[in-house]
Amino acid sequence: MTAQHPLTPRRQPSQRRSQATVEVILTAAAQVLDRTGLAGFTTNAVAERAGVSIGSVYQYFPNKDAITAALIARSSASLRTALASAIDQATGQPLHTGLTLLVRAAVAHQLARPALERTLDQQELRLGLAVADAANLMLLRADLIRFLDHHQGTLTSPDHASLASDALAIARALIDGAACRGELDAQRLERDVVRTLIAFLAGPS
Amino acid sequence: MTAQHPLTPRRQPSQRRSQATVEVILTAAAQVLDRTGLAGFTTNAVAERAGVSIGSVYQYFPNKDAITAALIARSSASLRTALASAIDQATGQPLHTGLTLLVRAAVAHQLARPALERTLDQQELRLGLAVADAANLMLLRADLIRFLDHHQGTLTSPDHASLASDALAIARALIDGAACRGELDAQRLERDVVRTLIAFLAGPS
DNA sequence: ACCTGAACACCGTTCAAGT
DNA sequence: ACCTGAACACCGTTCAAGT
Repeated sequence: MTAQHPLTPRRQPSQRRSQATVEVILTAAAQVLDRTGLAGFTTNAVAERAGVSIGSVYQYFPNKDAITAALIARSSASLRTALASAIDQATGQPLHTGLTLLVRAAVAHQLARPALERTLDQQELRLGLAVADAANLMLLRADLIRFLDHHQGTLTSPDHASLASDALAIARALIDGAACRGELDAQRLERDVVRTLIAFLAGPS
Repeated sequence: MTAQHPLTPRRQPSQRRSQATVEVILTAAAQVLDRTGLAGFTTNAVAERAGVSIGSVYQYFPNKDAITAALIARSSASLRTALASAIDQATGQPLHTGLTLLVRAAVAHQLARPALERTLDQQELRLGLAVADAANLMLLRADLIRFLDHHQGTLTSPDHASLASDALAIARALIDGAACRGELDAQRLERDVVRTLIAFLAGPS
């Protein structure tokens, strides 16, 4: 009942022109959401900024939430890419060093566009989280589990799947909390999150 | 610019009749938000359910967010009461036992009306968290710090203020996450949260 | 195949008028 | 002092008409 409309794009843009239209709509949406926040994030504002008519927006997105979901999917994919590459670098490193690389990537992603990312995190909750983004989250979790597997001995639990889920939840809570409070000091945030995660994953130093 | 309107009530209801009106509006608001979610949470729906005209609602609340803020303040106050009484019981108990009492109270509060509480948590983020609710959060944090003070020796850090903040963030993340996934098993959730917090606060068992 | 924009339904908010 | 409800501005969404 809540969702009579799907959040997936209405039509696959088959021609090059329409692919560009979708591109321009999403770029405009990210800008509007980043600069004006949720209050100014209006389908008409997005259409205007994109330089297309409101009808064109609805040709590719069944509703406003679908635009938001697409932004979430993009952000999530880019975070996953960054984390995957950080995990490559981190493999073979000691836990603290490796974790620092991962957290650094996550913090950098969040602080690149703090307002936008925070809003997207909220909307992801509102839309039910597991919507367009479940696949990416699973991949991300799988990456993290493999990373934890390399540190078998130092961890407080052999259940790396649970550790990974909880660690993700903890990191998100701390990073979102900092972003919410307007704390934009990346190094400080990185240090705090790493300290907390180490405490959770490996016990006291 | 974002908030030209305050979120505080527009007028203190001075007479008994108007106090009852405010009461009936807030009760109606909680019911509408719990049953229909954010989508059906309409000022007109609240007024109708409350049996007053829309004008009466705006006599006491400057805008819709002010109604939400009042619901958040109520929920937060009731959680704080429950936690304060749990801390009374928990004082003198070993960390694990005491923490279980605290987490039990928090979980019970959340699962009493899962949909409503989850929505309020989200809205609290959206409204900037520190709005109407900062005082209660500070009191709650202070309670928790005092509780941690009794377990000086077993904790991983002497900075109980930071431990309390992070522990709150972690507990909220895990409880909200479970509520979000529809996991309504209170005992299981309680056990998981306690396990995670113990790991964070006191290191591995 | 893609785009346009007037039109419709609905929601937040106000305010002149009532008791 | 408190309440009412029509009215206004604005937003999400649709759809007939265009190229």
